[in-house]
Amino acid sequence: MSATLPMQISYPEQLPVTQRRHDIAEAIRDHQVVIVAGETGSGKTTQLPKICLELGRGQEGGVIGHTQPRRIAARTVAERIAAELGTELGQLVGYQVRFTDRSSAQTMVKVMTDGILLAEVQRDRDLRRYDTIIIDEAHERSLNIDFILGYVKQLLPRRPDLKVVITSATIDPRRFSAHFDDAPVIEVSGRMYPVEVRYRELTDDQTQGITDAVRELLTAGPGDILVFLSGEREIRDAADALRRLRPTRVSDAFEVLSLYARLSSAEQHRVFAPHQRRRVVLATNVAETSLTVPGIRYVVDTGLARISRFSARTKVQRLPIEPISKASADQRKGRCGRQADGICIRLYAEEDFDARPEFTDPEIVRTNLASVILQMTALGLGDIGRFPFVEPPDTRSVQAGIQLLEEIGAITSARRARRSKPRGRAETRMADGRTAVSSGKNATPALTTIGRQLAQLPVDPRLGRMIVEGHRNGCLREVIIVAAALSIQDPRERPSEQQDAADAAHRRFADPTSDFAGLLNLWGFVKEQQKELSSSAFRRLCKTDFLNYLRIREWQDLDSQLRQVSKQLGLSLTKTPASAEAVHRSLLAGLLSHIGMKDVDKRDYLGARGSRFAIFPGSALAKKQPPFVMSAELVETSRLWGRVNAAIEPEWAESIGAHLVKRTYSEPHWEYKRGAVMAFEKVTLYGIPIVSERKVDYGRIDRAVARDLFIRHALVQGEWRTHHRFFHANQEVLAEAEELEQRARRRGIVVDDETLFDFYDERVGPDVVSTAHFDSWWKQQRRTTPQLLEFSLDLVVQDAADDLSVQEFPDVWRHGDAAMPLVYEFDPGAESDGVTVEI
DNA sequence: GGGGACGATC
Repeated sequence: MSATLPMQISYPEQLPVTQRRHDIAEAIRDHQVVIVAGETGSGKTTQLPKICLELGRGQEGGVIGHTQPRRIAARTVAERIAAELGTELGQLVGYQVRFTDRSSAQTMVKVMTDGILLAEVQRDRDLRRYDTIIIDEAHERSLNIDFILGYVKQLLPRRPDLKVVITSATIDPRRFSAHFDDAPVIEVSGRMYPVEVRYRELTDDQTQGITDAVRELLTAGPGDILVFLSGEREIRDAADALRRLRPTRVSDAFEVLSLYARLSSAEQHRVFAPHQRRRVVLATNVAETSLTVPGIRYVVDTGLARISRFSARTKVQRLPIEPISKASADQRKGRCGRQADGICIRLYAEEDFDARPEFTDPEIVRTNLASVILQMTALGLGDIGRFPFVEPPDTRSVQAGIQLLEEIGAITSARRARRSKPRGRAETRMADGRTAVSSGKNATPALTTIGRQLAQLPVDPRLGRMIVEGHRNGCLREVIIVAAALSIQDPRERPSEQQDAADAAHRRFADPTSDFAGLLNLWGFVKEQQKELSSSAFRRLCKTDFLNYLRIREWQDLDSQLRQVSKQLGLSLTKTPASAEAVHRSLLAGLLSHIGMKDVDKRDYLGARGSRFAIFPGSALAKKQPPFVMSAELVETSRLWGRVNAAIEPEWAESIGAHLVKRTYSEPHWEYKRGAVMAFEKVTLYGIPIVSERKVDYGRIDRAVARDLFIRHALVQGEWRTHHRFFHANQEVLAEAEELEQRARRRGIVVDDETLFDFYDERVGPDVVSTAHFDSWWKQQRRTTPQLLEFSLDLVVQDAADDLSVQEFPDVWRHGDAAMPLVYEFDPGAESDGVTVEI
């Protein structure tokens, strides 16, 4: 390391963490894991890396890694630490987030998103480049944080030299301490002013409650008000009501601002702009952790939020509005009182608050685990059930994740392997030629070649699957563009005041049968304009066309990243434009359980596992709904919506989902014209009939039944036009026997069909299921046994009829010289019954 | 006709 540590590291006197820095240093020196608990403003985020530096860490032995849950935070934290150490960013202190790496060989403190650290695990299993890892904001319990906490836990014995510092809000440091075998907890006080909590249980609707609370706070003194709501619609309703509120005093005048993540950047920025008039900011959960609204003295908390939940039963993501936890409510409360005393009005009863759960469920118990399981399997972490999670996910969600990975062909599970080879040990032939052997019920799933590729692609497994298939179908270029678009936030903006104008601007790119094709159109437009326009003119164009410039850039950055990784994986980019069908077939490889069949009566779609979904109104397919669709995203809110969709041919799903489809057959029957047994095939994928009545050759489906029907119809009943000698000879023998029945006026002389069936069944080859099969078999067979299939009269005439003979019933009645033919018929009741002389 | 919280990546 060529960088040198500044001789003296100083700590801002006013920060609470500064008072405890010797205790913290001592704890880190004496323990492998230390928990530091403290509220925002305690200074832990910026000062901990400095304490570690002073302990001599981050120097010869390795780097001090410092993770943040958000990219912006990673950058600003690095900037602050660099500034406090009096160095330039990118030298002693650096940071890395996706697409941006500002760290160097001199870097001693590397701030990064937790996603970057996880990505590094794939290449550096023991995280050897770090001698210290600080996991900041661990209380947020994101999927990444929980995975890191588990990973670090099992890493500690292998890396006794590694120091780990977990920082958390003061809410529950003991949980982390317990996870790390009673690691010491150091609590650092925050710098907070007291916040008075007032409970104002709703008596009317929510909007009324909000306006009442705002009115109450307007009289409490100067300062801005932050209102927490569950979503965009609620924000709009409240904004409308608040704008109608006419303050009685001039000093009570206020402006209303909205704040949520999907808001255009310009609208978001208004919140941070300096202002004169008092403000009411209506916000979603973005304002709880991600964004800090300055100057807030008052908070109004509806106590509700949309929480993402994954249903292991329906395998669908849901976004229900739920009461928030105590921890979350306190976090909201804490958003005032950072600069002075504050007041927080909760629009629910105190008893309601008391009855709420302490903490929000960590993401790992609420989310689709496919990606985590894929990463863990790629890392060879073994049984998911034995991984040291702070809070293990439910077995059913683990199963659901495994099932999804099986759907996209990323893994072959032990279960499946056993089923396909019922005898002997479970063994699966892998696509790359390896053989995966699994012995027991808890055996870990085995990664396929596709799975290993997906583990390297920095996108959701479904999207990665599309990319792999895009390579196979010669349309990698297009599929990467689509997959990149699906993994970022929609670059199209729809400001509340100009929704119609925005929709009109975006409609130019729409394709009536595919939202994915619409994305490709948009991509083409953007590329073309960038080529022709100056960079500033392009930015202006983005504004007028309701496109978010930064998200367009992110889309393009991700496109290049995916191209690069694909290249490393040996996936080749196409130069020539691909057909729309190739692109959509590739997308479908990732969306097999997201297909739907139109229900004409109900105006919605029958989806996988009996679910029903509707096309989201913003989709180009909302108006004219095709018979079959696939949807990139299925999320249940007011109902289950398919957000980004395209029409598909159901047959595509049959070939791509060959490992998943179920086939049933009905009405096997003999077809005289074809000389074969046919049946109707029904093909379903997750219960969706993708083929309803396809006529198929049943001989290939069920040989025994088809052979049976062939013998009965073609040979026994004679429903066959053929020149085979035995066939005609047998017909004659039968005719003779039947004639005998007529003349003797007795039934039951001719043996029944079962006897004839048995005769053929014993002789005809086992593979003969149609006339064609018969012909080729008989061609060989008759050489050795030409009489094999010939009836004798003995065979076709019952034993009881032995004493009868056709001779006893003459054909002609002679009367003098005249010979008149006799016709026998045994049909009591009919006019022609008996013997008829034809004169 | 209808409309969805927030983050992150090899």
